[in-house]
Amino acid sequence: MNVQLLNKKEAIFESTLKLVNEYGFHGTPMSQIAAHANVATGTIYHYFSSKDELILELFKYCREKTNEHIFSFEEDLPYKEKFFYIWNRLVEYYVAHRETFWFIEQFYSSPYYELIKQKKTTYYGVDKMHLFFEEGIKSGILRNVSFYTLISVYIGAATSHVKMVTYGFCKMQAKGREELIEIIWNGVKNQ
Amino acid sequence: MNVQLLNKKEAIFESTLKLVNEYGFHGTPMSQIAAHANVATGTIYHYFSSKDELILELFKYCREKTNEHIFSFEEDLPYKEKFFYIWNRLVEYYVAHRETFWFIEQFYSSPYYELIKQKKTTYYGVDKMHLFFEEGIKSGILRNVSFYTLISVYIGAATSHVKMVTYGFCKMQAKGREELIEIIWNGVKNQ
DNA sequence: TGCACCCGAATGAACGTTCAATTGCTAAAT
DNA sequence: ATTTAGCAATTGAACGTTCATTCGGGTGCA
Repeated sequence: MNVQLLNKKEAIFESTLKLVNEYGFHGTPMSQIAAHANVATGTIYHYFSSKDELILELFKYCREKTNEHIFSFEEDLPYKEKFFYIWNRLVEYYVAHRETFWFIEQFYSSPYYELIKQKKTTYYGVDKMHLFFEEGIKSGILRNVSFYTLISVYIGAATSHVKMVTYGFCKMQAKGREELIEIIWNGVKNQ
Repeated sequence: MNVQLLNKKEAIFESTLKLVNEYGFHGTPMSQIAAHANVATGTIYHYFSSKDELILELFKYCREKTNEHIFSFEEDLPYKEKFFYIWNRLVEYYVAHRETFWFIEQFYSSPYYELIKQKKTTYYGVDKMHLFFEEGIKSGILRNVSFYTLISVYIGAATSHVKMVTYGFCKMQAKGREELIEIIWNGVKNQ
């Protein structure tokens, strides 16, 4: 697949991302996606077998791009710093790419997610987080609670914060972000 | 509006709730909603002027029902107990009414929410939470951080936990719930 | 008699997908 | 170097279906 093709596929991805944000999954006709991406309607079907497949592929694409960004730290940092770093990178990425964020949110809370939930293919991001939290527990830095508890606070607070910011509710982003990750740290650290 | 009518309107609500969970907003035809509610298609238009209005009304209906359940505590309980109580009530309600939960989630992350976001009508639930957190800060029990920070941890962790549970990821519900609210409390309490 | 409630077939627009035709590119054959 | 064959990429009009909404008529109660 040459550069031109990659460009077209990505143009379709980006157009879908933008339009789905504005009009929702089913409020976005294929014809509109095509027009926005400057391709013919039929061209989309050269790259994707159906609208559903397009949405699914776009979801994977968004998730991969997000992961690339948040797990890019020096391995020898102190644990606490990594804990703060990953969280901040995630929030920053989502705030800077809010269309990606909202697309993922929309996807997760729609029936689409059921289609890929069962797939046993260990999802990179979750695995990484699992290892990271395990490391913290084994070294006695984090309280010994279940992985799903940790993930709920860590990711739950992050996404809620991004929602507040993108809704325009939360004025002081930087301060709010610092307060938040510090609260989480206080909650999960030992003692 | 007599009882029979209330029943029909509620039947339409409940059918919409169920079907939207299964097929999404636009994957659910009005005809199917009508069939599931045992009314004629045209009858829905006697109660709602359009599909969008139905969805909007259902959203309000769900939010009201949820609020009724979580703010039903004795005012003279110690603050910490109220803090735990409200959170647990919310989680329990959502787990027991997961269709309501997922509908609200779907709504919030869809373009629908934009339609009602601007409305200045102070939303009951948020107001209640605002007052509750303010009380905690003024009495020195909670750390003095912004409302949006507190809401992000409190609600963010709750919804994440409900997602884990309803996805079937989180096996030990009760234990996970206790761990989680305790972590939040540790994070937001003073000292 | 009037009004609220209810019905479900009919309407017409919108949409996902298909397809026959065209272009552009690559590489083998001459 | 030129031709040729073949496949990938692209097009957008056409197709058939689906769906939100309408409407003319019906029922029962005040």
